[in-house]
Amino acid sequence: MNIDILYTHICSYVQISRDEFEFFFNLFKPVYLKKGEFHYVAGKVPKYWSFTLKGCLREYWIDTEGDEKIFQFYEENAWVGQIQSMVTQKPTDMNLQALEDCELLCITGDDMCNAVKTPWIQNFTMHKSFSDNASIMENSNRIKSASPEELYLEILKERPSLLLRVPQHYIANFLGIRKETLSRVRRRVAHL
Amino acid sequence: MNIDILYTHICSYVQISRDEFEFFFNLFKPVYLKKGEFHYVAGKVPKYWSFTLKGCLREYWIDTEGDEKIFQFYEENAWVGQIQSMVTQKPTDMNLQALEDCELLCITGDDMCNAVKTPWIQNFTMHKSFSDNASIMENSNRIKSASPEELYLEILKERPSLLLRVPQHYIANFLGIRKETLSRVRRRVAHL
DNA sequence: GAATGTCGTTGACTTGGATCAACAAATCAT
DNA sequence: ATGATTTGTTGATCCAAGTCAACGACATTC
Repeated sequence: MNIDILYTHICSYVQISRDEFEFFFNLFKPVYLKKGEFHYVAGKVPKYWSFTLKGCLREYWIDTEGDEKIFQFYEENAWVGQIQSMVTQKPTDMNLQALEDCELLCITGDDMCNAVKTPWIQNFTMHKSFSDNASIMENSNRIKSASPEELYLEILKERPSLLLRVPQHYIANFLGIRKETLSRVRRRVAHL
Repeated sequence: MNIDILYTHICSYVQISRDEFEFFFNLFKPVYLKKGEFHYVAGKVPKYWSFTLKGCLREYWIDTEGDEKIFQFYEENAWVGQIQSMVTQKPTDMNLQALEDCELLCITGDDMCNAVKTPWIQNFTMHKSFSDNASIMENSNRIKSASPEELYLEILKERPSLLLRVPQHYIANFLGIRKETLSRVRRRVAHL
């Protein structure tokens, strides 16, 4: 059941009883997205902070040349949302699009702001935010220093499932390289 | 006075009275660093979370080839520290070095963990963490897409003071380009 | 099932930034 | 002051990845 999945996930951050959790869970409502649909778009304040139950999404922004730049992919059991944008009510510059039919659990910004008054939820939010911070930093560092080949090997090792469900040109875009380059890297790597 | 500087800074995140603040302030102790000294080093858990009163520091890690990669510069009124590392007690992989004689206000991990039980401090920490998150993301995005010239113009616009106090080869390193390239970019830009 | 679009591969060519090397200028140490 | 180290500039060369273009394999749709 959905409630079990989310409960298990949250328990990896904080220790809470099932009862305490239930109140939080009831603030979420399911949202279904068809392949290609958007959950939020640049220029607006996203309505929800969401947990991915099923499916795969890409989050991207449009750079000054008008090109799409993929910032992140989200698969099952990932949190996705622009918290900063929701808290400050400033529009985000990210777009979130379903790459497959998706099932999300969503909580509104208002509900989340209230929920955060509960100590364990605030605790969870803080810890999650710290760990997000660390992982974004690590990611940003990697991209700054690695070659296309290293980037590909990294993603192959860390997120093999992505390569099976996401079109290659999106992967290339995410890594900041051309699809042709990724194709050549893959051939080279396969021939070793 | 130092207490005013920090109070003003904190008020930009949360509304609190001077009295409430004083308890928090008393948890901090001043630390002085000479140019070249380290505040924390890779492989250990940093002792403090710190606020920069005076001076300029660089935070860098060593990549797989053994090269230094500068992650961030910190000037006056900046927070610096590896919260995630302090919370989890896992060693950081960052080094923080003073580029000038520095004066910091420091709070230990334990004191901070306790302080966070105070609602307004937790509130402050969370908001700060959200906004850090957003700015690291933005930074990471920029580096992913911009040319050396764009990167230089960006930093010239956003952090002009850095260019006056930090050696150019550090700036180049931070931008992920060679010092020779930065030198040429500067010449080109100056001749426009 | 023909037509259209998406996706990945390959080849030829170009280019921006890295690399290597030498040197000038500024700063530091004693 | 003077020698040593750090810092910044410039030139010559090289190469990895971008660009452009063509094509084949699938999927999708009408």
